[in-house]
Amino acid sequence: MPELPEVETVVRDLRAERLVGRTIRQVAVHWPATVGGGSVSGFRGRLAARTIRQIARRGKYIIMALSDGWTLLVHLRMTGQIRLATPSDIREKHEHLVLTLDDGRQIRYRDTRKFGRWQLVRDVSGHLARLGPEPLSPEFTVRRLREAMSRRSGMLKPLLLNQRILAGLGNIYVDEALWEAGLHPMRSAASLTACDYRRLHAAIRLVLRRGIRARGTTLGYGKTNFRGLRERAGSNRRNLRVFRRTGEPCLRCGAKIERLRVAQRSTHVCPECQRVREGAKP
DNA sequence: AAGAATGTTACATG
DNA sequence: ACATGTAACATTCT
Repeated sequence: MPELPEVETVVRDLRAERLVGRTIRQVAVHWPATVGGGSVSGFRGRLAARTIRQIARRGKYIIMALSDGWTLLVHLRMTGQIRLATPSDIREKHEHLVLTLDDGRQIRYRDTRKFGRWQLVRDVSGHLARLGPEPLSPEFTVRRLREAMSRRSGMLKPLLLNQRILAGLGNIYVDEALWEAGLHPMRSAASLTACDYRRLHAAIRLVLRRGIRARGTTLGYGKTNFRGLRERAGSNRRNLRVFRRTGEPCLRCGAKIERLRVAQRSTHVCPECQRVREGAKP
């Protein structure tokens, strides 16, 4: 579910709720596999009585720095959701982890598919070292994008989904960025011109910024859909130009949007604006 | 009712 | 080393 804009939305929500400075009083783990790395008891022992010093994001990870120097790394994977509650609220289905804070509030983690992970680590940078640059940081330049991609022979989409090349893009925003840039997802990275890289760079930043401004993409009404801390849906769906618009007219040229399978993922393209071979200049 | 689903990783094969 | 594919994780939604 959550890609960079959705994770950023959760992090901003957590900060806005003034969770920095709160101390964790109690830790309940209802699905042990949610805890990554060490043992569940070690995890509970390390978290209890710690104060949250800082909340940040890197790629699709939520980073919570704790008072004893350890850091809580949270990855929501496909269906992880964080919400705030109080002890009297009933435990919902698929709620796997509950942190009770010193002010009586609770951070609850719900994850239908149980893919998400909460892990305590001593050195964050070591754990995140394999991630590529942050797409919205000043360090992410056209040049860095080109250097990371151009000597690879692979297709654009799998490379953009690879978190080592670039941190934070997922299936939705890759399709959107490639449409914005007028590039076909199956085109080889090696075939791009300098101009293509400039367009791709701008497109990535555009779709991510737009996603954050809309507080993320909520695709439907089911429990597995993205929600912010207070159950609030993101409105970025109405900004989507190709994703899940199969058969609908392209907003640029009117051609019917097509769905393909690339990198085992559902992929959406405009067959006119995004041609595999050269010559596709939107 | 079969297939797909916003993610990542390990393993296999070319 | 790189590219690509499959399976696994577990459940819901269409």
